[in-house]
Amino acid sequence: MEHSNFIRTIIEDDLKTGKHDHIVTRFPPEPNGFLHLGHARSIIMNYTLAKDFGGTFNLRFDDTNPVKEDATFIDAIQKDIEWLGCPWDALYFASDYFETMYEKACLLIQKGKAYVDDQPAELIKATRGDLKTPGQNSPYRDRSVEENLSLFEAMRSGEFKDGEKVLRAKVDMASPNMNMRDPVIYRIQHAHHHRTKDDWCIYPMYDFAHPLEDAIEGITHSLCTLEFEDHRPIYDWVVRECEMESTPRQIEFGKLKMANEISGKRFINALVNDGTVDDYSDPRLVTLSGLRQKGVPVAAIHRFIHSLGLPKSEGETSLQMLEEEIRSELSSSPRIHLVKDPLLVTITNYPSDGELLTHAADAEETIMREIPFSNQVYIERDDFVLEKPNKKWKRLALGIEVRLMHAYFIKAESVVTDESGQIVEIKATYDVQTKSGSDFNERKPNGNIHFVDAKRGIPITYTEYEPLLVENADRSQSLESILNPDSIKTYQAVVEPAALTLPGPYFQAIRSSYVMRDSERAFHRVVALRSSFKG
RNA sequence: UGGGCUGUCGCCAAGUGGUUAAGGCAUCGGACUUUGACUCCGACAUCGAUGGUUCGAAUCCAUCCAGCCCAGCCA
Repeated sequence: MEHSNFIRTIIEDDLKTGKHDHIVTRFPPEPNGFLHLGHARSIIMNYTLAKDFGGTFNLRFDDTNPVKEDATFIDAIQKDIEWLGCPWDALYFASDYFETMYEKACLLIQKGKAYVDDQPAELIKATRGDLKTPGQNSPYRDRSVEENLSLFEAMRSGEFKDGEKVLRAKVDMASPNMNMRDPVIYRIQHAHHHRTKDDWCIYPMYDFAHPLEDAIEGITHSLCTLEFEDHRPIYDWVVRECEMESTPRQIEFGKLKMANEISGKRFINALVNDGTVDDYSDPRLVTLSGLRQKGVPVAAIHRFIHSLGLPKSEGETSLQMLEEEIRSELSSSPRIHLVKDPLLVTITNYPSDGELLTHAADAEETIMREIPFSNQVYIERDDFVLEKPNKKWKRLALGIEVRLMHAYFIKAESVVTDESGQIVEIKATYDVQTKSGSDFNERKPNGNIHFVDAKRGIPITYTEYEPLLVENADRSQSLESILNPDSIKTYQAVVEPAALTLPGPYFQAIRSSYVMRDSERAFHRVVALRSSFKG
């Protein structure tokens, strides 16, 4: 269900009052990392907010820092956004605006609103003051326009080394808002840029670049996260002082944080380095590529994001909410029998070589499949105990009769154990008149369990992904102490033959999980079925 | 402690002076069931605290408390 949200209200208002007649939003990633669920909120919200009002949605790479960015992320990010189903109307690069930004910086200088500072970084830091004490003006703050202009030009033409000079906005060194204390707006970096190559050796800082990028593109509502609230005054200052025609409005919303998940770049890097995960696409991560790998349907992500709305508060959302959307998205998948931890059952009184039972894989009975059955079948090891423990136990036990779904009632008579005492086989008997569909109702089985024919079942590897972190992990502890050592479980499982031929890739493994077929011999769990079974 | 924010059920989250304080997740009952699934019923908060304004406040005011963000030539 879609929540109303304050940004939607603002947009509706702006349309109503005529402030805007066309909405333009954007998603402005820096190409320096992979997208995760948190970004999905921004992407989906920017996208829907624009589309719901017939507006435009841009993708803009905020590539203003060549030393931290890499072209390899450009493709990956685009792929993720495409996968998310949020096609952009236009693709831009902040670096395409470098010339305009340079001109705007010159304009600031001409207006006496920016100056070249010769102080080294440490001195700038030292004179910025702190949270409680105002900063001190730079001795270079009152250079003449001419001197600033020629110095800035010299910066551009490469006459200085990295860090030798910066261009600063002249705002207010005594502002209680640190962002207003003459922020650096251009720094010297003799670095190769992935798009502009070696054309530039000065690069604009975020506080200067971002508002200009928005204004240049005619962004009407510039959405960002809460930590930029403090930057809004400088954002507005830049748009105003640079005399931009278009005046975008920055609006901040709360970040989406998932409880007990890892999405921080540093954390993920640590996991990659220690070999816990292969890369950012690991299905156990909430990166978009990880979720894609895991088989999470995009529609589930959209519904999840919309169900959360766009609040200003920041909490930790439980993954269960996403999982519930995944289940509901996958609910109509064809059903199959998958036994992940097989235990052999020999039906001692079953006479023939076997038979084929027919049963629908879906509720509408439009997808029929044949289920082989014979005197040897596999059931889930968990579905058997020697002695029925209590009334609630709805599975197999010695002397207890259950229905093998779509087949017959069987009763466990005895077990065969190996030298270590482990049960390796159950001897059972079946009752021919209890055949599924026969309307037999003289007695009720103790439960219904699934099975796979031992001879014609298909051996597969079945993988289950568990959380990477232990429950209620204390983030202040070392990573290795809070890592779940068993976050990936692989089983030598068996599925009914139809699981290979039915339309996929999603199935509901009855009584277990929604699974995805990766290949003829490999399946993995997307999400577990809900279960009220205790114990 | 300067500035900027946030605080509604275990977790999300509506609500903007008059509602029995939505809904989802989770939990607990129960019905149904050839999936302990699905579905369906039912249970589950007085709104961070304290004062005040008002006939009436989660919604307005004051004070206090708690949490988050800001001192990169990162974004």
